[in-house]
Amino acid sequence: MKREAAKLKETRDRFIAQWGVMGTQWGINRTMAQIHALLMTAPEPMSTDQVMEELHISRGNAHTNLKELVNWSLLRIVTRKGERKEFFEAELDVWEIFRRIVLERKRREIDPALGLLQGCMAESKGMKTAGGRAFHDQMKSLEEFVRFASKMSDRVASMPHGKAMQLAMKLFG
Amino acid sequence: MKREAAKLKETRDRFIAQWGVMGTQWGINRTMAQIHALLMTAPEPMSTDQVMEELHISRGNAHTNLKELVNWSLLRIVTRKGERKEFFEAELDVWEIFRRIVLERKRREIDPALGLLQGCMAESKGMKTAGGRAFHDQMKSLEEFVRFASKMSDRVASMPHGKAMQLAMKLFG
DNA sequence: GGGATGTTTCCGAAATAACTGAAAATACAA
DNA sequence: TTGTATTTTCAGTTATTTCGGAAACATCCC
Repeated sequence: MKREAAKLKETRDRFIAQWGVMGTQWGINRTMAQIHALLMTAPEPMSTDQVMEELHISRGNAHTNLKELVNWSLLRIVTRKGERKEFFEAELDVWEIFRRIVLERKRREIDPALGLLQGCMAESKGMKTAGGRAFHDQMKSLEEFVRFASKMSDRVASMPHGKAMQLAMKLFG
Repeated sequence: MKREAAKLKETRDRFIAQWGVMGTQWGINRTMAQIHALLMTAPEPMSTDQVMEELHISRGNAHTNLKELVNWSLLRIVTRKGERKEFFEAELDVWEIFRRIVLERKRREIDPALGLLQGCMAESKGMKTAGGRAFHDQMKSLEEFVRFASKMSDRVASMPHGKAMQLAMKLFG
């Protein structure tokens, strides 16, 4: 079983490293993605110090990104009786992970865009020139779509796993 | 009408600037987002030089980002009879814009993740230790979900607008 | 060919984002 | 309260990304 443990460590390390690289491609920083990968594959909750040691990163970096992951609700803080230290544990259920990412991205990416579009739409309302009307129409189309996307995100994210899969099956049928 | 033109310019500039800021938040660079906003609200196709002048950016920057937007299929190149210059025109239909972004993000973000997960899954297959099995199970859950997401992206992106809306209505009903 | 026009590539500079290390603040136990 | 373990903040550094400017390349016309 020594060999298996070594192989596991190797595979897991590769997973962590690569998940980090991918994180950068989809707009979150490398360390945050690595910590997430580390904890998703940890047999038990880990402390800040353990994370620092495992990934060879500073305390500040570990701390910031652990807390950021807690903000995303992808990690939760757990404590042990008689211990003052905080430990971090990852959400493992994939549907839960998905839901939380959807909600967070909606909040950060969709809602601000919606605000901007609504502002521009209001300001260009009632314009008489061709250019003005064209601009307003484009803002309106975008606003409608983004508002719709916002609503859909909420709906999907509020579905239980089973319901979502059931709906998804219709897409394939 | 002088006033309206001025107001329009102001609003449009704000839209372009803010869309750029948002771009950075969702992982694409500011200039690329600004060019996209500029062309989505342009009354007619624009040349590289016009884009440079309007946004006060260099030729290299304009060129790189225009071509990147063409790669995303968010812009198309148009030429005019008797003119050598290339002009760029934005896709304006929101459902088309959405489809193309979905497909591109799938290609860049989902598919590579799927490859990684499948590799890790294969390498940890058949492990006997508790740790090994737990790792494999987690990889498997993630792989299944990401594969599912990949399929869904394709499905949604291949739907015509009407069909998609029809389906969406079911979510609200 | 050779000049004019337009496109693409490249590299150093500038801007931005991420990270470190250590100090400061906080929370707890004695 | 005082001492200690732990968390949090932050100024300075490093790494990464983006950008400008100019040179190289391509195309067309005379």
